[in-house]
Amino acid sequence: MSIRVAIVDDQALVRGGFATMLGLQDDIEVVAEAGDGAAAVEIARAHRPDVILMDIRMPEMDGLAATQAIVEIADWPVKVLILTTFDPDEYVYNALRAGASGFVLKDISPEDLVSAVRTVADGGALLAPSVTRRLIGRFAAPPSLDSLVVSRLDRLTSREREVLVAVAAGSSNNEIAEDLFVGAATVKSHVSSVLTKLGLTNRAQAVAFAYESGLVKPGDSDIGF
Amino acid sequence: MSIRVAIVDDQALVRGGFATMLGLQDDIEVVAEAGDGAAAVEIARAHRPDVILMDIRMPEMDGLAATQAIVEIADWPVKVLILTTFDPDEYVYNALRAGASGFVLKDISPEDLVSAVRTVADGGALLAPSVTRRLIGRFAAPPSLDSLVVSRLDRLTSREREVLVAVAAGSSNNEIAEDLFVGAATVKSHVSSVLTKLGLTNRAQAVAFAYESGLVKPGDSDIGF
DNA sequence: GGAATCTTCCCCCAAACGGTTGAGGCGCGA
DNA sequence: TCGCGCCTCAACCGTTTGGGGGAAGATTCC
Repeated sequence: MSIRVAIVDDQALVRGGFATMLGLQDDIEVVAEAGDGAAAVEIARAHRPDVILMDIRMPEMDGLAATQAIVEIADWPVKVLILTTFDPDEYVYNALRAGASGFVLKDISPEDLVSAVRTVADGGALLAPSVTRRLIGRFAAPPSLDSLVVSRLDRLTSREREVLVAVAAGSSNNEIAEDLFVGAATVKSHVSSVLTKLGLTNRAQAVAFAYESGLVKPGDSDIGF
Repeated sequence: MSIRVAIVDDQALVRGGFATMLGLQDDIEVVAEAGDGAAAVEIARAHRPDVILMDIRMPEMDGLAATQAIVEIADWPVKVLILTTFDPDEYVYNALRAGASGFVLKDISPEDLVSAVRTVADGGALLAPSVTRRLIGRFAAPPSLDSLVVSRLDRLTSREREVLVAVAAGSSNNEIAEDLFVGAATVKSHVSSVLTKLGLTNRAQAVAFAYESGLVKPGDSDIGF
């Protein structure tokens, strides 16, 4: 079962080059091509390819919008591999948010491109090294705004940190008391300690501190909202 | 100028395999090996390699701690490439936070490993496809828990959103009143509206909501903490 | 055997918060 | 022109919070 690929790029020459290159592989079959985003959505719907090589800069509808549209309408496991010349941050982040499985630059070697297609078809994701680097940077940065914050978190006892996460979840003192199986007075004294030790004045600041410090992160909230 | 590589793994056989494999490359030179984390820090200091292949599971000091230690003491541009058999989330995230430039699995092909070494030596970063996928997932998720949340934010008037960010910064009603040049009663009524419209019960939840929804993000806090 | 720390709880009290109702002014679209 | 929603306030009231003490039991460390 070969990998069925669609190629989307506004330059016919580029499409042809990729198509030829990929077509030489035994396990890859180029089933469709499109020259703009709107056409991309059409051929995606019509041919249901496994992988779509998508340029970003295109007339009509750009690659990001097309990616989002395709991912939304897709009722089959399609993977979009963004293939572009530039890699500014906005492109990358928007592409990943739109649902792309990969982001590689056009200066990639033919072998690597083929391997990238196989990787995303296989359910993996793949980014250009420079992109990966920045993504890691963004990911690794938040959790600690440099020991300035973390050192203050360290001053808290484990119980106090526990209370702080509960506070950060928006619980009242009474709710926290029930959750932790202690009296309300206990929670009050813990909260007081937390505020004092962290140099804060109210629990709203405590919530903000919990997020800013990385003690709790957006997404791992217990509250559903 | 060849790439100077150090290999850290507690199994001598594995070290030998990698060393031989990498040594065959014209542009790669294996300059040191270590069998545990503590030794890794030593050889890093002594040999100042460009790239360190680092296993995670090791006696004495694990690869994550060693990575962190090396990155901290390093006064030369060293890149740590984590090379492990497993890829649970904790490993990955801790590794990236510790300062690793890459995270690949031991089932990687020899050619890909060599290419990975070259990539990180060149300043890029590289992750195993499965790892990249999860990282993208975590990255793409936060910005908006998809319309469920954003739609509720839309219900707020612009003034109410303005008040909400102030609340999220930990300001009291009086402080917000001063900042926005309105009366305290006005702020109260705005806060009330916000809580009602968002279905929240107290301002701590409002702060959490602001972060969870992406209205405010860790880092763009006005408060220095 | 202390000393220190953490956890658990109590009291009191002033301040802040959250909810409600109501009201005046303003702009915008029907 | 007449609503309608938004922003602006006000007063009232009950609840929650935050800060000030203090104290008992458990643990760890010296």
